[in-house]
Amino acid sequence: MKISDLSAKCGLSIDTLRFYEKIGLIDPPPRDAAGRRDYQEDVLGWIRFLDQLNATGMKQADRIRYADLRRQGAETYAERREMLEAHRDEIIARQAELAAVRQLMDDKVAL
Amino acid sequence: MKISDLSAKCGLSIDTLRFYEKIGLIDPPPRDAAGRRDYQEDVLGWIRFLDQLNATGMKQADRIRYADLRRQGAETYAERREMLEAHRDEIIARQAELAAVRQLMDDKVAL
DNA sequence: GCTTGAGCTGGAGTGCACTCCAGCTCGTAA
DNA sequence: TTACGAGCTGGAGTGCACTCCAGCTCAAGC
Repeated sequence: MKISDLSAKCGLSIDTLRFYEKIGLIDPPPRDAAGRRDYQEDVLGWIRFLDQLNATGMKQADRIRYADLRRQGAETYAERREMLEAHRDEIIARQAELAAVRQLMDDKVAL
Repeated sequence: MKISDLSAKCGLSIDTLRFYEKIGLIDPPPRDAAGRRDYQEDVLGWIRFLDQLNATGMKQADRIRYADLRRQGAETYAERREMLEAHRDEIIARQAELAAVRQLMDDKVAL
């Protein structure tokens, strides 16, 4: 899969895909004979997961840390799990905040 | 109330308070004889509301727009209400996303 | 064989939301 | 009366997360 195909499938721009590779969020893919990136299908699942972490407020530095751990393999399961637990706790806190402000919006709109 | 007092009470830094005034989020307060800002208590409620809009993802430009409308008085109720409704809808969408990713976190952590 | 278009690299630029700084004026405490 | 600290202004700097650019190579179609 060429970088333009991946971009179309995952919704990230070509520049962003190369940027994510540069900062270590995505593994450098193999290259074709002309030196162009040639992605495997399975990177899509990983990118979607990154998107979800992003959309729920995980910082770039933490996503990079998570990607590093993942690259190191099975012996980092425990630490990755801790990161996900911490992120889940943040999500829970944000859910509470959203619920409160949504109630406030409802009240203000009902005026 | 001096700017340092307001900062202590609302949690925004002194620099941020002056910055918010410059961009039109906070009305310029009256000044004392020496030219220093002298805030009224009631600005606190407004700042807390701004914080909540911020914490739930409203963009600066929209908060500035809302503050402008508020300054113009009662004839802008309708437009302000529309903004709050739109923001509530965004909050609802983000609640759904948070719920989905939280479920994913729960599943991954349970591994 | 020449043009076109996709992809490549390193590095500069952007937009947002602050945050910090230099150099100034005042008013109160020692 | 001098020293200090709080506050003032305009403008520069910061950190994050991209986004764009110049100038290059390469492969395929006419």
